[in-house]
Amino acid sequence: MSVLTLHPDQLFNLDETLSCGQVFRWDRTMDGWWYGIVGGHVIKIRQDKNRLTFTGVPASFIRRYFSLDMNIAEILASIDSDPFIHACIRRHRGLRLVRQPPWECTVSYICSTNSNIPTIRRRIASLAERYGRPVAFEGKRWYAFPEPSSISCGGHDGLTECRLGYRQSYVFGTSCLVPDEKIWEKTVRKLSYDCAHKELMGLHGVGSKAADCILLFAFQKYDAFPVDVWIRRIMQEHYLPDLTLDAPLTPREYAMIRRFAREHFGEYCGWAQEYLYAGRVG
DNA sequence: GACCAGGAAGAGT
DNA sequence: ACTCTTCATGGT
Repeated sequence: MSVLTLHPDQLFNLDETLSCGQVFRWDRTMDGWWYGIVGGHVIKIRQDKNRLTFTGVPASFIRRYFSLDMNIAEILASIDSDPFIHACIRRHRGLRLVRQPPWECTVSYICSTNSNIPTIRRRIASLAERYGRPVAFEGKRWYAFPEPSSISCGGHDGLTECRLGYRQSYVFGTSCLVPDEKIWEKTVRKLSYDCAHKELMGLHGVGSKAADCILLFAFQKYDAFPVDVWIRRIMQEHYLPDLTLDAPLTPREYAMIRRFAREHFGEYCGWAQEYLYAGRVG
């Protein structure tokens, strides 16, 4: 077991961070331990006030994955633009955006469309179990998230048992478009927000919202502001009363909401989005 | 059984 | 560039 002691003003809440809906492969036990698998490493971690106790990866990995190197007091101050977001920040203080592996994140959000979090989690777990490399940890078998070639080499029909529904062909098609996940990641990382967004939209099953999630959670484009049905409702209720909720979200409405969020919350509006989402009811 | 879920693609206009 | 329809699955 390793221990990492947080600085007194180093704001971090492990529970908020892992249960807010940004990640799909972490589980909490009754006695407060979190288990997850990231980049092929099984991680076991818990937080007791300022003390993080963990095993599976070095401290440098933990620091990077949980963005502990970022001064979130400054970020929270910058997005704290009104009473509502202020209340969200206070309620979920210490929530940090993590740095997800981009390929896994991409497939996760392809699998997320028109779905809910428990179902998404089951799909990702199913993909890993079917195609991922097994990893032994505490006498149990875990599965790394598979590379694109591992998914595509089984053929389109190999995916059927993962029960992705109509997303099956999207996952297969996108896996074929990304021969090497490391090269792909490097390419996207060099791009500006706009270019990266267009690039991601070129993948099967990745639209505007999924692209924004991938940019925010995996590429640290903190000005991305994903708009899903929850965020749309929250924005209508608290910021944009003229929005209508009865019709499907159009590309124009999406762009308008995103533009408003950037102006209102600033360059870290993606962090604001996650604090708003964390406070959703339902 | 209707309705909803961290939407997107394709066809038609 | 817009609108409408369809898409497969699981939960409530």
